[in-house]
Amino acid sequence: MGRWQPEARARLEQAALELFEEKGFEETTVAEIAERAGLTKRTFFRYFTDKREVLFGGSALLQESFEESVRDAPADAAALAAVEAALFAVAGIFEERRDFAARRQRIISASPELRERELIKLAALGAAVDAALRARGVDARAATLTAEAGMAVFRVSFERWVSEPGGDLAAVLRDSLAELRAVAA
Amino acid sequence: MGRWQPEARARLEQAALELFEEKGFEETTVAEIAERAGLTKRTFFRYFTDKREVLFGGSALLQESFEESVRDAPADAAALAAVEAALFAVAGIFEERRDFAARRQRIISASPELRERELIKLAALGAAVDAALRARGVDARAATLTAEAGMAVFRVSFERWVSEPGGDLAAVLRDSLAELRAVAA
DNA sequence: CACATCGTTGTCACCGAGTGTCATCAGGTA
DNA sequence: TACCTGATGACACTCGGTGACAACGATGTG
Repeated sequence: MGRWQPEARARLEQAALELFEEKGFEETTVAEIAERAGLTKRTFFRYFTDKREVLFGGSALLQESFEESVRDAPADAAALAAVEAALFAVAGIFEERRDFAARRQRIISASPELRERELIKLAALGAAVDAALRARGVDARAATLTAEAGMAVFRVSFERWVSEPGGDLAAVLRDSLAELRAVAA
Repeated sequence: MGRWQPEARARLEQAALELFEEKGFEETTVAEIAERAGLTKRTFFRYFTDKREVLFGGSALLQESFEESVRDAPADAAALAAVEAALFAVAGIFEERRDFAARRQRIISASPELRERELIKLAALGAAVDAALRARGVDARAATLTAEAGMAVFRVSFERWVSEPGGDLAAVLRDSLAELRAVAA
């Protein structure tokens, strides 16, 4: 594709991550990000719909992974079991990039604006899981609630995982799932 | 307080609601809202931190109501039961303003930007419930998960309630709570 | 090699959200 | 009357985001 300077997109993401860590999200200007990447503000907005989106490039992949896992769960698995399988599958992806995930999460947590974007991505994820469950034949209301509960477990577990040095995401997930079952009993 | 024209804030909220319904949120300019209210753009931003916030004036009250209900639930009630009580208490507030709630929700649903703001308000609500549960002596992890699950029930129920003409919010809540318990069993 | 083509980037002008600063003006008070 | 106070207006400015068009580099074709 791009013959000029390859990886323009990656360079922008890298520059943004650095600047957000150095001076914070709100204090960083799109023009600054572009300059550090050797590009212009206009080009930045050709790759990303807005300033926040530069941190959320991976969420499409995450969603696909969730959908695939729910779809391919054993046919006789209950709704929550299918979501559980997806959570563990996705955990692997994060374990491999723990350092990046933690850096990114620190930046997001520090900015209300970025937290808003994160929440809507998670909501989209929940909607996708909801749809995937219905495709498995799960009743509509049960699907929505299972998806929402699954996302709650994901949020809670992810937060604990990034804040606990050396923790195991899969273990935290198991823990939270057990907690959910206990709480709803 | 305001001696000039009373209710400046209320007039701005009213004007915004009308304009958002007439031409949509993104297509409405803050200057237009202010003009319809007989004020200036600058004054708008003295009452609201940003354009979206004009629709979320009630969320502080909602949060207080949640906190109070959780706090005052019977001492021997389980965590989820306390949240349940809060949900029913809050349902009353909405039932009284069903028309306004539905109008407002239509506007929010039509705009991704507003949905982001709504999600972060709900997240704040969840955090408040979490804290209120801990204050009751609920274990930290159980508190977080119970609060998150409670918010999920609230979201799902509220959405069903505004879309079903003539439905009873309390009944929908009862339904969703039962569904949650079934799903986690 | 000359030339047309195509996709990426830069330039420029523009709009609207949001903010800082200072002037203004009504009302209450001494 | 003179003074203070709080709400509003006026103005200039920054920055996120977009539309339109020009420039340029790589490629393909004669």
